[in-house]
Amino acid sequence: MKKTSTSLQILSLLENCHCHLSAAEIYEQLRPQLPAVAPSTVYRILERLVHTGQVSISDMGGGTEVYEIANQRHHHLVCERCHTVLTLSDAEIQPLFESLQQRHSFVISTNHLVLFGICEKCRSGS
Amino acid sequence: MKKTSTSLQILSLLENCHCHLSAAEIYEQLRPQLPAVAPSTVYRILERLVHTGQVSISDMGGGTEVYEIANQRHHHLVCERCHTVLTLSDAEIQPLFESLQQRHSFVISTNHLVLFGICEKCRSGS
DNA sequence: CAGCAAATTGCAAAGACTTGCAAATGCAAA
DNA sequence: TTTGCATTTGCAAGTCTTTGCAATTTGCTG
Ligand SMILES: [Zn+2]
Ligand SMILES: [Zn+2]
Ligand SMILES: [Zn+2]
Ligand SMILES: [Zn+2]
Repeated sequence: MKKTSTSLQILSLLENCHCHLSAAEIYEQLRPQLPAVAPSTVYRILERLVHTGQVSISDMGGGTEVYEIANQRHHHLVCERCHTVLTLSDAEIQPLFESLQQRHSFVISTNHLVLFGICEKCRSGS
Repeated sequence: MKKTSTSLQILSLLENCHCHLSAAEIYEQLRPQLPAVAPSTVYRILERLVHTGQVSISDMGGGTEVYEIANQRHHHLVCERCHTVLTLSDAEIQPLFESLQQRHSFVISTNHLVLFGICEKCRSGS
């Protein structure tokens, strides 16, 4: 993968933000510095970063995929009603992945699991 | 939810097929019987069936979401290289879900988990 | 510091859904 | 069966993302 200024800026944007951003949000945050960048370029760079494992892509229920820097494995529980996001340490998921990998001779690459459901507050409140 | 002939046919299509179909595939299989149906109607019916839990929606890596009748909980491992799909019984996943639910007071609704990775054949072969 | 092949980009067109709205339909009460 | 309302549908327009392709840029070689 070639290092172009656009891809470096996208990576640094994601590194500093440490949050889940959609392609459109990344595109918007990029415009001030790189006014001439095309949306398709942003989509393609993100696709490449995902493919090389530097960035995770996930559907967090927001209607569009979000991207996050992949330097610390973690996972989430997302409430379908209030959209609260709980973060799970990798330790909570890793044992299952290990056992699946051994049982099925399969190497799992999913690095940012998102599970949906209803949180405690929504269950009791409503 | 009203019972319209289109929604009944989509449901029966998914029940008989027992496989993962994209919205476009469903639309195509529907046309012979319902030539006048609009694509947007198919998308909206599928959205409703997913919302009521009768159908699962998942990204299986094929570039577009696929739908499946949700009458038997199960999950999958999908090879990112050869696109082989392994099926996991719910029993392999349920214990993790239980423990997450208790630990985080969260009721998980995800009913068709898809994990990506590399299968044994691709790992040894290539 | 050229010269090159391969990777990357911008643009415009295509593709894949989504949405607003008026008309049609399903359902149940009268 | 008839009536009336809420749900559902078709259509067309809109949004978001992908793709083909020629032009540009990058990393390497000499
Ligand atoms: Zn995350
Ligand atoms: Zn909630
Ligand atoms: Zn399945
Ligand atoms: Zn494989």
